[in-house]
Amino acid sequence: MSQTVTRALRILAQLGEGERSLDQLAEVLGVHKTTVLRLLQSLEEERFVYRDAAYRYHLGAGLFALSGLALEQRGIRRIAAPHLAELNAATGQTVHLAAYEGGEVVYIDKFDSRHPVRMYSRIGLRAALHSAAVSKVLLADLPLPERRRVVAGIDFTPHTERTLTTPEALLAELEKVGAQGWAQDHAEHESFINCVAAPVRDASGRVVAAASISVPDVVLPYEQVLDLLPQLLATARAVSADCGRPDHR
Amino acid sequence: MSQTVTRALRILAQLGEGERSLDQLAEVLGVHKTTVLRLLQSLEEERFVYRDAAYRYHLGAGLFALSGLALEQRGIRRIAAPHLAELNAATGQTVHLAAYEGGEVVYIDKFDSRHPVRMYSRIGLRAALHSAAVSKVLLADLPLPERRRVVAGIDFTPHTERTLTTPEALLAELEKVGAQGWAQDHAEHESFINCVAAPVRDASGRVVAAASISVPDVVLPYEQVLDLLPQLLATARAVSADCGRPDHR
DNA sequence: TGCCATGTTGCAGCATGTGCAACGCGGGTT
DNA sequence: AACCCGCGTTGCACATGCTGCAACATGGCA
Repeated sequence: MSQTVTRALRILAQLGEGERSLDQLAEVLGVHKTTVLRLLQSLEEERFVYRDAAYRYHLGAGLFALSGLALEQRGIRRIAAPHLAELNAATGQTVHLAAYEGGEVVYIDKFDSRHPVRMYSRIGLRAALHSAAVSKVLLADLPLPERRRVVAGIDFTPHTERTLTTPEALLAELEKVGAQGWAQDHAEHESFINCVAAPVRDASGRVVAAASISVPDVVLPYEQVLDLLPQLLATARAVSADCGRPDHR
Repeated sequence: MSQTVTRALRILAQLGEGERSLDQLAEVLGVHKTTVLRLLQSLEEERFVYRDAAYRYHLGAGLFALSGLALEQRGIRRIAAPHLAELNAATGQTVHLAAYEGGEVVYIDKFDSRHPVRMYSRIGLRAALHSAAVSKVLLADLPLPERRRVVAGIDFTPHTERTLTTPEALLAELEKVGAQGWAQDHAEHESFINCVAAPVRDASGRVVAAASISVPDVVLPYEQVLDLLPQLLATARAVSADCGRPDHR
């Protein structure tokens, strides 16, 4: 493990919270400012950071460019986008796309319910493994050994009074989700939000992503969110078809 | 300058072109695979990369998350988004938002003309300093010494037969742009694309960003692109107003 | 004009990154 | 089924290059 790289990434994390001066960064990292300066010079050269006229460091455009490339590489994202946009337009609700990646579930796209303003806010963030509907869909498809391993590693912090709090309860829920072909989050993560999620499968039948609809209960009560399920399943099926999945059920 | 960090960033750049194995990365970087492994371990810890079940490395979600933070930090982006979306909807054309950053001009947002599919492709990329309309707008507002310095450093590669190819020609053009309050790119970067751009100013009157409309001439001939100018200027003025600029012309 | 805060440079010491070689492991082949 | 081969991982010794110090620029402010 590289101390130097770790420090450089900590710098980026700091800048993610706002602009910083050289001295500020040196203090936070607990190293000499000379050290920080040289790390920053390397980061600046690749445009991961830049500094303004006032010598304040900011995250730079190289980061955006790389992130854009990374998102484009997720073929599923491009394939799913038109279908998710349609679902978003038809229901007016927030639509997410999530993928399983190295023991975590990560949001890789979002279509907000409101104006055409694009929200990057949640893309890249982790979904809670024991409460998010997308997580249930993705975990349910893992081979049993890995599923057990991942579940065993979960921190079952309760977010609401409905949050599942034991590995056993989650494993049972995952069985059910796998069997019925969709998942819900009935106020398990946020007390005022309900979600439904459905799997996207590739030609081999493996689940490669999960699509979900999230609705605050002030907009629609729980039962009416379930009414959106057919549209969600149709969307997920359409995306799966575009991924080469044969159209059986 | 840190060799280690530079290598780590080169790894990320490689992964930006597609998934890579450990050996592939070692060969490209010209270092021992042990070295690459440890850099990757640090990157993986911060979720900048992850590796799939086949031990292939990919860019990871930590990158998306950081990029999202970085874009949100550009307050101008959030302020401009609704106005640009409106312009995009009204004209049906591609709309860009660009900012000046450390001697470069970078696209920080894009609203594509076509389907609701979102294109990240150009966000984060550099605009050509001597041909893009947004560059002209942003450079025109720089203090003269810095403007001269930046212009002197430009590589005047001609992209089309209309590209400006000398510092003198560009400086003259920038004077004109500054005076008239908008810029055009009349097939100077791509022979079949015309653009117009307008400045966004903050309360102090400094140009903080540039908005532009780009149109392939198969969609609209040059003259009709100029017809879009009033709408563009109105949009830029509205964004400026939201940035606190007093509403004088 | 002089002071203070902040970024930059030269240098010596040694921590840390590096490459080598040996090992483990899984997939494909005969 | 046994073997081999390719690829990722580990332990270790060496020296590279990272680190922190101290002295030096620079620019803003009183």
